[in-house]
Amino acid sequence: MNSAPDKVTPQGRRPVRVGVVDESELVTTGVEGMLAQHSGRVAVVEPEVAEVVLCDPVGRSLDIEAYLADVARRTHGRVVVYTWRLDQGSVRRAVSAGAQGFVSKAVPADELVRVVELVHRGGTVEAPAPTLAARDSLSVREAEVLSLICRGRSNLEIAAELYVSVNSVKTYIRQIYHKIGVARRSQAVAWGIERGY
Amino acid sequence: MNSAPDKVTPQGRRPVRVGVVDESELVTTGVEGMLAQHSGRVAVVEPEVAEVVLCDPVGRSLDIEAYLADVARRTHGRVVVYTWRLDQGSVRRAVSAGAQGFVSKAVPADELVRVVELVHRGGTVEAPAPTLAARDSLSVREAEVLSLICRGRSNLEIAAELYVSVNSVKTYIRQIYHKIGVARRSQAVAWGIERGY
DNA sequence: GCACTTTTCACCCCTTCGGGCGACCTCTTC
DNA sequence: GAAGAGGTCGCCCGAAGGGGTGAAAAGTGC
Repeated sequence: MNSAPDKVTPQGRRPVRVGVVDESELVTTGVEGMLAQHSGRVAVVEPEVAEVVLCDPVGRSLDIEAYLADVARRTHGRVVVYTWRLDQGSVRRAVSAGAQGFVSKAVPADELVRVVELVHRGGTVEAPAPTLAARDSLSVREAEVLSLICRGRSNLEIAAELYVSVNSVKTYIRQIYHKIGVARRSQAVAWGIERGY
Repeated sequence: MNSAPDKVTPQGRRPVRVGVVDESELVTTGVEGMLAQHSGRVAVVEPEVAEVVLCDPVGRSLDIEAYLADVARRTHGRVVVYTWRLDQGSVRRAVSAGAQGFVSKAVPADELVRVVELVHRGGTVEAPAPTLAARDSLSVREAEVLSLICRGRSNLEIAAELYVSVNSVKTYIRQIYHKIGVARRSQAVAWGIERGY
């Protein structure tokens, strides 16, 4: 990767060293290209010596917690979850598992740099409130229930998790099916996963 | 994007002009960086003047067929599906909808260039035939049933589609659940989609 | 005030699903 | 021939899911 000596910024600050862990060539190359536009503020280095580490724990054979623990073992930087998935549950798990920040792979370069610098300074970044519900014309509650359905929960489990009656859950499910145009749970799961729930 | 004049290769061939459609800055930057390593063979240009167009129809608000029709309207190049998803069904739909090739976003740069050149020359690239059943220790029939479950079919629908009794379908489902370690359909759908069924 | 949305809940009823048990057949391998 | 794998099927039964109807409370906008 980039092994050029660090430039000192006008304020006498060294660029933040950023590492990308376990990513495809497409993503690694993309991050390098994006951060190159801000080479005075950030520099891409090997993950082992990075101050901020970007990784995507979603969709791996290890579960989120185990993967992040593994990353922490291999690196020393502050961990930022850099993922496509906008699923609130996965993000929450990742942050609970020690990640200091979240940033979507869909953001432009300057937002990525902003998050990196913030995390490097010791701040934490929560995921922006997802707009899945608004995007799909579901209420917040409906989106929440759909997310749980996509994770394989039964109605009773969902009711327990949300502290409501199973009758309420059934009501939400009826509403969800009607809004997204499906007839049964398996269709709802397929639909929901396709759309990031 | 890259608007430098085309270089003529030693064989007198102009690089293939490649366009990226509707992608995030991360992917666009990544592709540019990857293809820059092969600048004598390919060049990234605006999609409207590209000879080969990379696009990802998966997970958009438009369905695969409608999205690809839209891309065809906006561009003139041969269409290559460039996606993370290895789902055989989605790929088949995309190819049926007119895409001339498929390539995973996970591949390295030289494979991407190879596919681009092949499609440019008039060839077509199918996704590699997955051996899902063998990979997951399912029988052929079990994998078939799981695939139908992941597409939201009810047991009765699956029975009709495979010309067997619903009792047979239930038997397969019992076996599938036991083998993949799930307790209910929604978990099986999530599991199956995650693994390309 | 009225209409609409969202959240919550009860209840009725029916369908679908899923665990279990048993059975039979074909093919392959030892 | 025996054992195992895979395919097929029936049946029992309870659990889970899903359509429908109705109700109430809170908040918002006209």
